[in-house]
Order: sequence, then C-alpha cells, then structure tokens
Amino acid sequence: TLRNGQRQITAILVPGDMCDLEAVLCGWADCGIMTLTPCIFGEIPLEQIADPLQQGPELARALLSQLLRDQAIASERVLSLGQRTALQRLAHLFCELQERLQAVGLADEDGYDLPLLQAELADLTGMTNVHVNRTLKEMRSQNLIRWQKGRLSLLDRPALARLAEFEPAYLRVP
Amino acid sequence: TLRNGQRQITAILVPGDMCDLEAVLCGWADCGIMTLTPCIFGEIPLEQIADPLQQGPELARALLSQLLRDQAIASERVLSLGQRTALQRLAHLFCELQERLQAVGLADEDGYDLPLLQAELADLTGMTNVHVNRTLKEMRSQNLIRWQKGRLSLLDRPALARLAEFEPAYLRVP
DNA sequence: CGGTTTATTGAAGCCTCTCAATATGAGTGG
DNA sequence: CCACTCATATTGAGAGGCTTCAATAAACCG
Repeated sequence: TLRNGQRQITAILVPGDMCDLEAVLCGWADCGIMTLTPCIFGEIPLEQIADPLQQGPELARALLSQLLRDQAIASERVLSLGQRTALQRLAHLFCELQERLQAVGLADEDGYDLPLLQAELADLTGMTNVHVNRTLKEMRSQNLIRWQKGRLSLLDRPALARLAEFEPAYLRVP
Repeated sequence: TLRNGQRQITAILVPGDMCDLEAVLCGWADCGIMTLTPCIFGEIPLEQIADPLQQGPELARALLSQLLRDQAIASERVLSLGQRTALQRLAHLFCELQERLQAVGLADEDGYDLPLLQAELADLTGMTNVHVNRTLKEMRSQNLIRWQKGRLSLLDRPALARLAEFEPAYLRVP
C-alpha cells in the first residue's frame, strides 16, 4: 500500500500454493496476506523450513519449485502491468486463474468460482474499480465472459487467450 | 515481447547476480537475456545446479537467497508498475539501482554509471521513450538527478526516496 | 565529415482516472 | 414478508497522464 492509499496486490494464491516463503526464510515480510474465502491451511514449523537442507531433498525441491513458479508468475504480471491494456490484463488474469485452478481441480472447462470484488480485481491489475467495471462490461459485450454470483464463466477461452497473448507454458514448472 | 512489438524488461542484473535460474532448473526460458556492457560471467554447469541438493548446502543456500531477492524485487516492480506514477517509477528504479550497485562497490554516495538508453528505461518502467524523456527532464528541473555521458548522479537521494516511497528493506535478503 | 543512432520537443488524441450520482443487491430487524 | 441500511456495482461527465505521430536537434562512430 502506498501513502495515498493505493494498493497493489502482488500475488494471488490458490489451494496448494505455499505462502510467505520470503517472510519465513528472511525473517520479515514486506507485504501482508489476507484470505478471500474461509481457508484451510497447514503450517510448516519455522525450524523445519528455516534450514531446508537439513530436511532431506523433498522439502527443498518443493521449495525451489514453488519459488520458481512464483517468479514466473511475477514476471508475467510485470509484463501485464507494463505492456498490456486493461482488457488484456483482465483477460490474462482470468486465463491464468483458469489454468491454475484447473490444475488443482477447482475449475472445470468453462470457468470457476471467483470470490473477488471488482475493487480487488482493480488492485490486482493496477486499475481503478470504475475502469474494471467498464472493462468487464466490454468483455461481457464481446461474449468473452459471464460473471454471476461469484461464478466466472470463460465463454471463449481461445479468444481470451489470443486477446491476452496468454501462453500457459510459464505455469508449467516441474 | 508482445505481438505488437512492445517489450517489457522484467529484471535488471548487476554484477554478482545469478541469472537464468528458471531456465536452468526448469529446462526452458520464457525470456531472453542481453548484456548492456561487456561482461565477465561465470558458468555453473547444468549438472551441478540441476540437483542443487547433491552439492552441499552452500550452493543451495545461495540459490534460495538469490531467488528470494529476485522475488522481492519483482514484487516491488509490480507495485511500481501498478500504482506509481511515471516520475515515481523512474525515481524508484534509480534508488534501487543505487542500493544494489553500492552493495557490490559499483556506486559511490552520489551516483553510478548507467549504460542505458532512454528507450530501455522505457521498457523497464512500462512507459514510452518519449515520456521517459519528458519525465527525466522533470527530474532534472527539480534538481533530483543529473545524467551525463552514462553517469547518473542522484543529487538528492532523500527527496528521490520520498518521492518514490522507496524502502530499501526489501533488498536486504540474508 | 557524413551518416546513423539517440535525444528532444510539439501537437493531437486516447486510455484511464477522478468525482459524483444512481442503481442493484445482500443482509437485518421489525 | 417488507422496509431499511450498507456495501457493491453501474453509469456519466470532465480532466489528466501518457501515447502516438512527426519533426528537429544532438550525439556518436567509422
């Protein structure tokens, strides 16, 4: 959050993701975490993760894998914020969430639950809630999405992916 | 790079940084790397790094450390691109580079060599080369910086940091 | 010194923001 | 079941930041 109250959401986590790696491994956090829905989460004791090499290769490998994926996602977000239009930014976010949620069984072929406010979408994509609203309207009018009662339907995924120049390869980290 | 030719530079490396971790560890790259100056670089053989846990704790710890720092920097860039103004984005970048270069002995108290084109600053900060030019002019007129012959002088670091809301803590990863 | 790259400046236009008003919806208490 | 209230969504009008296009100036380089 900046002094003037503007907020940027730097990441969005789906079930299965680890969070707070930086905070735990570095001993301090430069951002907070909040939940969008009721959540079930597991805690990894600090001692176990603070020196991951003591714990056998599985944990360290999982850590590395998660960090690499987070970084790929962050890079893609930088590209979005720097170069894509508002319409493309939203389309890209929707495509990314489709892939990530589908990977953990929380999306089917045509959509997923998206328990977000428009204002939160705005903070994710670096735009105003007003402009998010207008952009969503534009997406609806192009029959790209439907969003009702917290359920987002991607009506034309190929068109969305083309519009956003969404290339899912960056999500496939071993 | 997007289809229309717009380019986003997602990271900038200073001497001592590792690069291409994702490419090596995942076996593919979603972006390229280019040098700004003649460079000396070391190569770590793929076999040594592909399974970092086989190589004793030092390498793995260095890897983790670098990844965490990269991520902190990426998050900060997301914040910049999403929420800061053009002036703040440039100021923040200049402050960050001051810290990072000073940490490796390549900057003194009042500035450093910055072998970049304005167009490259534009691709870093998500703006147009034209607007970079105008924004630099504004910074000069406020006596914040001087930039001559590849040497960038930060004339008023406190003012720059205040303007950009630059908090160097995110760079201090153990 | 000529030629090419880079920087600078102007003018016009568009995307996005800001401010503000209205509408819709969800939850609550009567 | 309905009125009330608060949060969220929607829409309009105007302003501003940044972009685009284009032209000129400056710097670099063989």
